[in-house]
Amino acid sequence: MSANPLDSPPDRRTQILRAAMICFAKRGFHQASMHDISAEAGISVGLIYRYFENKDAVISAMADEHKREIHDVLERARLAPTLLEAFEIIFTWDCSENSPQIVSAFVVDLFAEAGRNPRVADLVRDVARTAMEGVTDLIARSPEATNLPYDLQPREITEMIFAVNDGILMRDVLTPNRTSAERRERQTQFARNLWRLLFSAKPEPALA
Amino acid sequence: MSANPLDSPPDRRTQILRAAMICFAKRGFHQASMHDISAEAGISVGLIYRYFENKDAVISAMADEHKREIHDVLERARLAPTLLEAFEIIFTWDCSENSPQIVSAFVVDLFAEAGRNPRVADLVRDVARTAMEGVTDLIARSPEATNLPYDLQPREITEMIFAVNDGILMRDVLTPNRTSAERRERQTQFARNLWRLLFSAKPEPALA
DNA sequence: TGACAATGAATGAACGTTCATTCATTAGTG
DNA sequence: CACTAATGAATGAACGTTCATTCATTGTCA
Repeated sequence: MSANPLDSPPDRRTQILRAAMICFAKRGFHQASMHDISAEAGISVGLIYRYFENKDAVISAMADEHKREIHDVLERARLAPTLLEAFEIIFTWDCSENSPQIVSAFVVDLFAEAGRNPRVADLVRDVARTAMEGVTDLIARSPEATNLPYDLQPREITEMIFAVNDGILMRDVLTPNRTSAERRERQTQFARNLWRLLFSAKPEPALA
Repeated sequence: MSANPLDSPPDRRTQILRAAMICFAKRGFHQASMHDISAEAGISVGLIYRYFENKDAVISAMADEHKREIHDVLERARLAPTLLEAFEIIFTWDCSENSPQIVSAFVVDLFAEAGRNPRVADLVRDVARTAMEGVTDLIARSPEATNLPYDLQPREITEMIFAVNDGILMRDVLTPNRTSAERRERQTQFARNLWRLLFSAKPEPALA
């Protein structure tokens, strides 16, 4: 019945990672126990060790998945028809319908972990670097960038975007129970405000 | 000989908190053991429990100190002669000469903890709220605010400032070993860039 | 002053608990 | 049967917390 004989355990791994994401977001990396994860996944503790060498490997695998997700977001942003829409995609990537604040909690914890675990730090830094290069490129190529305000470089603009984005994410953990619609609305507003500051700061009066 | 008979134990408490700050920044709240803290402070484990009810109380006390520090920063910013200088103070408050990245690591961990511990969340939210009100007021009263760009409200500007600030802080944990001079320089640059975007974005051509 | 009593800051071994990890065992499948 | 997937009790290390004990300091009295 298995669709893929080459990598035989396709189901269990993602099942475990999904459970781990929930547990980590709820209790943090080091407070979430392997028993918590196994219970959340509906399997036994020992089975986790068939698919992951140890707890750190689970964390690393999740960081890898985070990396893949960020790449996807970047790709979608690249395909957006306008720069403003690209902004909105970047600013709302963590507003999934079915996982309210889980991503924010996880990412903040991931950064906290990066602060003390060099291997995690390398991973996160790598994600950040590629993402920033992507966005810098996105901006440099966009028609809007022909008249950048003042002497701001694309690189500096990218840094500003990521700072705002990370800052929102960090604050997000302070207000749980927000619906994903509310969060999306709020974060879109940030995207629009920053976009206007950056790109519609033209010497001429606005046209609409 | 004691100057203050009301709060008699001033020395040990701060000694423990200082050690705890180092340990928490190095290993995180839940990985740092009470033995680590006692070793760092150069005292015995048991003595900590003479001054703090339990480990959570140590964390809470540090959050309180964080609150006091933020209040101080706000007060200094309020006294700054220009809004730009106020910005620079706010953006570089965590660039202490003797504690390089300790504050960033601690604050990111604090937010991560807030994501799962409601009592910590209340504390951090409270700090954030007062700080934001202070800055909103600061902006509203400043001469620069007479011609705010577009329809941005002081409140929205404050949110932008805090987002950028938190975002920088969050990224900061990814690059350890930066000197405080480097960090100050970098964060000052952010302050200036944001300030220019916000306040020198006049519809007329720039004057200099 | 000197002898003794009282204090409480400080210690660190010990306790109960929790946790990551292992592995002997069982269930399922062809 | 043979083979893999899956279990969960068992293990030992590490943790937060407690508390009996030590001992320098201070107070008391002759």
